[in-house]
Amino acid sequence: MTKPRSRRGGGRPTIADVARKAGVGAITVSRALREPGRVSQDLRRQIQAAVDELGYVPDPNARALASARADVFGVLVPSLTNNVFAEVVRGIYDSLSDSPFRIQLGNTHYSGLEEERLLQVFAPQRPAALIVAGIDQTPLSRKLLETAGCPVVQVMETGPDPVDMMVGFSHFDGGRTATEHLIEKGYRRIGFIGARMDPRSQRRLAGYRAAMEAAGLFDPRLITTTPVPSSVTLGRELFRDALAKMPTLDGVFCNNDDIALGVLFECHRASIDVPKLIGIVGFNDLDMMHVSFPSITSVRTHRYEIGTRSVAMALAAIAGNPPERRIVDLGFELMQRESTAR
Amino acid sequence: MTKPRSRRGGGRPTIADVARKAGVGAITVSRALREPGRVSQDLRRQIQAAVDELGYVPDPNARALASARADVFGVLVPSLTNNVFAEVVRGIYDSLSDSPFRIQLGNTHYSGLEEERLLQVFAPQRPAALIVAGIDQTPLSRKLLETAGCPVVQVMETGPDPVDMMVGFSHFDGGRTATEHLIEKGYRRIGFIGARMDPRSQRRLAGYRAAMEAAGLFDPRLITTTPVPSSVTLGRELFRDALAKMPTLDGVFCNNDDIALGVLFECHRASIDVPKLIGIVGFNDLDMMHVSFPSITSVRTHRYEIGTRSVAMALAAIAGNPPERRIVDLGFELMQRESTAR
DNA sequence: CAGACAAATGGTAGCGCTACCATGAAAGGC
DNA sequence: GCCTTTCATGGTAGCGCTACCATTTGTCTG
Repeated sequence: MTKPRSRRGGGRPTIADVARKAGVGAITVSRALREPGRVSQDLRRQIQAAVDELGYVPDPNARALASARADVFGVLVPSLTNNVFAEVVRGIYDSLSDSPFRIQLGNTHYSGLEEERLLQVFAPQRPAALIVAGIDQTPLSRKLLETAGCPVVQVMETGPDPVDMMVGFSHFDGGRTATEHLIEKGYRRIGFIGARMDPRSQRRLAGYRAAMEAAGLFDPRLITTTPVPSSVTLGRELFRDALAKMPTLDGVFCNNDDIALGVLFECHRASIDVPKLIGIVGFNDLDMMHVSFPSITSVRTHRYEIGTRSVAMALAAIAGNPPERRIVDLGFELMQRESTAR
Repeated sequence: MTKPRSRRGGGRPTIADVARKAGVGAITVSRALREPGRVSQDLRRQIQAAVDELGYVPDPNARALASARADVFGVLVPSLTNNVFAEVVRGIYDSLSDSPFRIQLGNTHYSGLEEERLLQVFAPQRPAALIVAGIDQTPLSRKLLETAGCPVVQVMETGPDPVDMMVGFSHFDGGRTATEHLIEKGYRRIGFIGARMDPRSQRRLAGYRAAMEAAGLFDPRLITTTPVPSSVTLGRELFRDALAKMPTLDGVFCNNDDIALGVLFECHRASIDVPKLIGIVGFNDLDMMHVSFPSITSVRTHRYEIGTRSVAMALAAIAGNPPERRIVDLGFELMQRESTAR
């Protein structure tokens, strides 16, 4: 004599309960919720009333199973704590907060293998879209993306061969622009300091090198890098290494702002005048760069916009309107500040 | 004559395909995957072979629907970019990366209403556990947590009345300890500077006030706060405001490290000697605090551990071994540095 | 006004998996 | 030796929803 419906789970109302209460078929309730335009206004109102009264919320799992399509955006980033990716992710969340889509976030830890593993976990869920950081997927990852059967957006960088869509900017150009700025300002022995040399860092380094070579200033001993994850502490240490190796150093292009801040602090500590003796350029333009003393020149990137834009493109593609430009370059801006103003 | 199975979705292998190939019943495959101990070794091997050959991956949606329980951890944090929460989330991700559990991350934007909304989205998914930041849930949120039917861990803070479990520390004590340190060092006109005065900030402020009152030093004009989100820029501005209001200020307890850094930069800019004229204490102890010049005294909190510990507790509860201590206080450490060394 | 066609609604049959119960075989108790 | 208890396995019946197709009604053609 127990209610048949309560066999498992709780007694949460189902679509059938709503249908009964509204005096319609279950499928009509389903339609009223998903494609209101296809249900007459009268029924729509009745159904809405029943939904409200019962507090009905569709079960996303049942929906995904029946429609072979989950309302999920899969998002893969290499780090959760790196401010750069956190901003991108924030843009994605904000853009999706009013939509029916949920987000499945994966942390690849800068590992191609981990990315493959996560993609293999995400794919079976038949996500509505996939957003992945970077353009250097392994062959398997690339294949998984291509066969995922949903819009795919590669973010952070632009490159020649998108899986589907791309939103980002050229790290090579960013690195070159930063370096050219130092050269223009009269710095000559310009070092490159970088940690966690991921593919984007490598391309910024390549941009640095191109600028230095074009000016006839390149010297491999000016480059100081490490695979260790980036931090302000590390910036300080690498700068000390660089200076020990190359005492005539008069400028540094830092792979990111954490490093740049570490360099600045070390200059303070060692009483090295910035920008007189050493010019400093960072990358990303975190909030603190314009507040520090001296303020630090940096390459501003549009991280939040990368997130919002990638969602907009994916949403358009889902709606059947794939954007005509599959590659969106959001560019960057060189923010000139006191650290290079001599 | 089309294959009946390919009506919708793709032709991904199902449990029935594996069962057929291994020559066993579907339910045995299901068991072999979830409770290997209950299947004989022979069948287990056959099934594993079939799984590998077909590349079978269970459909999490079907599993969730059938078992009325999703392998999902719901995680609610007020911000994705605030390093503090990013570290907690990283701890959660790292702890769960080798488990079958996925993570559903929600951003409440420091809003109780948004938290309610997200909880109403999460609950229908019947998550395996819920981890929420803070202890100041609205009555509705609290009820949703209590009736979620899964382990719940409130993180970041400790308090008297957990919904289920708690991992954090006392922000009141943290604020008091920081302030007492400044008093001990001989600072007297000690200001409090805080942005985005969320409940945790409020409690740090209360700790500050308790310490100041105990020393007979309290003056409400020493307090400078704003509801605006915290940033280094804001730290600088608030410090200028505080100084304008109270020129005799000789110390500041900053609600967090961003603010503290802004204060330090402004001191540099205005040639105010730290720690001689002004003592600075931050909160959270970000990496940069020990690198800055002068290095900044801060209250170290164990953010990553809060994440890993909360997962460990939830996992134990899921396994049927709820921890005996439902409230875990991870404490904090005062890191004394140059900014208060006079 | 018949015929064609669209719009609105409903019934049926799964989606892929697991809870529940049943079955048969092996193992143990007296 | 019979009966109970375990263990290993399988069959059936859904979980809550939507794709597909059928049905009904109203609306437009000529």
